[in-house]
Amino acid sequence: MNFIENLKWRGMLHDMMPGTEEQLNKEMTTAYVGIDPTADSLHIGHLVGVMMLKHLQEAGHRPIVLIGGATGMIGDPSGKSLERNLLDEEAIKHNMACIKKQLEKFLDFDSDAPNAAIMVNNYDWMKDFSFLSFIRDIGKHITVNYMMSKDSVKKRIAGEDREGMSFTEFSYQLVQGTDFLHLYQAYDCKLQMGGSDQWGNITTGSELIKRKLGKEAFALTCPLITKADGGKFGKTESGNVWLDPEKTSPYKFYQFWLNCSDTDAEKYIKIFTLLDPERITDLITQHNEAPHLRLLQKELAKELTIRVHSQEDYDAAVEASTLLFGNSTTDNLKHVPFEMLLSVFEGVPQASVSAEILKQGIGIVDFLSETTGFFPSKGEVRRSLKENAISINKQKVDENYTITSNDVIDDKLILAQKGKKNYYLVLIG
RNA sequence: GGGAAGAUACCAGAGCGGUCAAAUGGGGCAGACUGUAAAUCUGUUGGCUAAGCCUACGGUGGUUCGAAUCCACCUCUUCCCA
Repeated sequence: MNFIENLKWRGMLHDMMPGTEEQLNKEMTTAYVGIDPTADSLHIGHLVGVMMLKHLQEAGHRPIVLIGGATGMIGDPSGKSLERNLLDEEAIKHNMACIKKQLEKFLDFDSDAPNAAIMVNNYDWMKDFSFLSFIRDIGKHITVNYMMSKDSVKKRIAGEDREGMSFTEFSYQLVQGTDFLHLYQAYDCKLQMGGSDQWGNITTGSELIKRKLGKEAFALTCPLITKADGGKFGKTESGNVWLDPEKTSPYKFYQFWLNCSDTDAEKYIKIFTLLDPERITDLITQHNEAPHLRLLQKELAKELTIRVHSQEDYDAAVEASTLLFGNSTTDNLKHVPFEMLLSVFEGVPQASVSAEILKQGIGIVDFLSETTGFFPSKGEVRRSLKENAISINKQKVDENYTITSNDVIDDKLILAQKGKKNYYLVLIG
């Protein structure tokens, strides 16, 4: 299966320019995907582009990751555009270094192979470009008519709301096109890939290369990733799902994939894992026979957690998940190492209570409201208790329960819980 | 500029001067069921020292034994006509 067939099978091919497949079959081809360095970590939305590059490299071609140090300052009008913050050089360098580390888990940058991945920053060549030389060397080759015909532009000036767009945003496609031109000249890069919303910007690049150099350069896009329920992919209530374990703990990362709906999981496992088609087809069949086992989700979560984080992080996440969601008891809880509990419950509300108070014992209502501040009012605690929603160390309790030293696990903590998913951690100190 | 209607809890939206912490729907939270899903059913959704009390129906005053409800003024919103 070649690169294009592979993408097709995985549902990652939205559109490509005629001749793209021929070019890829002809020779080792260099292709790039652009990433905005807006943060010092990638999030899973970036992963689609990264996986395209991964498959590309697997197929023997050479991937380039272009960090949009310059373009990130402008703001792409495709889709909605908020004013971008201008990032200074230092911040971009820092972000680049962090992002590269994450990319290394997917792409091979260091080997001596001819198709080792390359990372570049368009700020390096854009920063010295003077406005005059830009409009003379680049602007001369593209007509405004051509630029106006792009969807991203048309929508803004002729669409329902007619927001209008600044000249800066209008120029965006030219700047991105300049990147393509530069990479073509510097690295013989003949293909640009991206999400389907990038089609217009990418083709401006090939157009520029054709007019200026008389050479052919190609475009390939993948569909935008969606969720079956129409929500935005990669977002949770708490925001983006990051690859950086500091921003999104491995446990939460694992949980994100595990919680995918069935239809999404089937789609995502093709896009985000390298499992071969036979294996995936097999998994899908099994999953349909016994959907409650959620094989797809588990496999998906496993593949990604191990790749992005590590085997140990994966093991810990699985263990934590069974602890939290399985029918675990107080005894199970006591066997888990303290450090691990802390990492599992990273991000849940915490409070510390002195051992003195517990020696005397304290009523559950006061404990959960006044003492720890987990609940804003006592009325709410009482209500939850009536609903049988409160557990201490995995054991349901009622209104008359008194917290004492006996409830402390490992001399260090008490685990309180409202319902199934809301945890509160009390540290003793 | 002239006229009309309105402002109630997270949102929408009821509310004879006492029995209104305020109907109903949505949303939220929890329980059951389940696959850590969806759907469904049930409970709950101002605070407290809890059969009691306190604070709340745009703001400020007033009438009254008693006001979300009546009156005056103010602020804001919406609609209609110029």
